[in-house]
Amino acid sequence: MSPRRSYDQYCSAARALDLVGDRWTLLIVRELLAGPRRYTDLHADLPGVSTDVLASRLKDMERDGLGTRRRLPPPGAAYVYELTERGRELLPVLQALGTWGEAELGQRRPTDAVRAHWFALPLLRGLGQAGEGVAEVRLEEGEFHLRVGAVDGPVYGDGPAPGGADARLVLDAATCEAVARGELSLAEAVRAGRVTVTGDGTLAKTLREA
Amino acid sequence: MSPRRSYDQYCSAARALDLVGDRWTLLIVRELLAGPRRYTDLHADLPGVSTDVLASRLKDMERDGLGTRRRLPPPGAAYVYELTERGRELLPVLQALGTWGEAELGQRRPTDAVRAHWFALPLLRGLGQAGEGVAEVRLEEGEFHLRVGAVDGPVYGDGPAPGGADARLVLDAATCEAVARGELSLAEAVRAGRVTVTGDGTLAKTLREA
DNA sequence: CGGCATCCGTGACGATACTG
DNA sequence: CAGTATCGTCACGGATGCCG
Repeated sequence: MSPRRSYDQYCSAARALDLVGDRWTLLIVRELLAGPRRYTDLHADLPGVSTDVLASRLKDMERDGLGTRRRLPPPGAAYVYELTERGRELLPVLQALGTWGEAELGQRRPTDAVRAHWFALPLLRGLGQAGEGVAEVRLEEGEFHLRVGAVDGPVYGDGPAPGGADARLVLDAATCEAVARGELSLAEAVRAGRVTVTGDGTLAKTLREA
Repeated sequence: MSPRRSYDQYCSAARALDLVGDRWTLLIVRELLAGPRRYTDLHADLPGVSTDVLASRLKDMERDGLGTRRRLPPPGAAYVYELTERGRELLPVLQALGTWGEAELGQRRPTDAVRAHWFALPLLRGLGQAGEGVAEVRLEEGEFHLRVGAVDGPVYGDGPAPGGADARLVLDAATCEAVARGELSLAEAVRAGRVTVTGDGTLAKTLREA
């Protein structure tokens, strides 16, 4: 466990950094925004993190009220980690960081890891303009779903949406990366025919009209 | 200098953390949002940072395009550090962190350092609702000014506003801390008579009416 | 005196190995 | 599968010294 290294400043930003300023913590939050994940899956989607640091961060997050550890009911009785409501409230922080970081993204470097759901946050921003609902996204790297405007529960998740989707988006890697870099808005990409939008929910309609 | 420890992930949030995720970096940005500062002043307002880490971070920030180093014209020819436009664009990140961290602020701990201008960001959020302009704030700990809605240049600074102010706010420590904790909105504090608002600018009028 | 560079002790981090 | 144990390395914090 950590000896609680604090900045000791009466400033809310410094207090926030006391809790989420350690290396890897905010990236673990990004992963857990996708819903409950097992330790091994977290470790696989955070290349470079060592096992002890990951375990330590997860304990810190539990102690600080950002996450919980829960045992799945058998069969497949494994531990899963998930965010608390307080942890999910970090979404705006990750959105702000992600928006600022778009300008730094540039072309994909040979050393860069990629996961399909890392495109969830950028796409979520674009979809937030179009309304609320559940969207399924299919990329070449994989498929995930977005719960646009979700007030409780995970904001996105791997695979198709459990309860069906209001809209379904198909786009290629180049388009996806351009949106993630902020070079292209989602609306522009739809207009240019680089995103195929299907479905008859309000979300799908608004997106096609925009 | 730093060996550029990167997460190596094709994700804009991870890229942002590559640049501003190191310890102290975002707090240095918070300080520099107040405008040009000398090394010694930075060191004084960031208790706990060691001299070499501060110097190293400032170099990193210059290399990464977040800040610049400039020599003041004589007399008093000293170096000052200031943010670039790119660095100032980190304001939303600090706002998001600060907003989330309000809930963690609680009562002031004996070990906590305080500076008057650390209340600038919370007050800036409240004033942003009221409009745009320049506000002077007088606290017991000191005085500073806020450039609400500023598109270029520092968003706040120590001391009175150089070019005069549209509004002038006087409030006590308890009120100020309650606003910083998010327990009390600035509008509520004004309504409760806990903030004295003077001045005849639009900002002052809107604030008194709210 | 302001602005660092250097040295040093401690702790955080990253990689690998190992265990219930 | 889900971590714990071990270890080398590096980053951090504190103190001191140098140099304009």
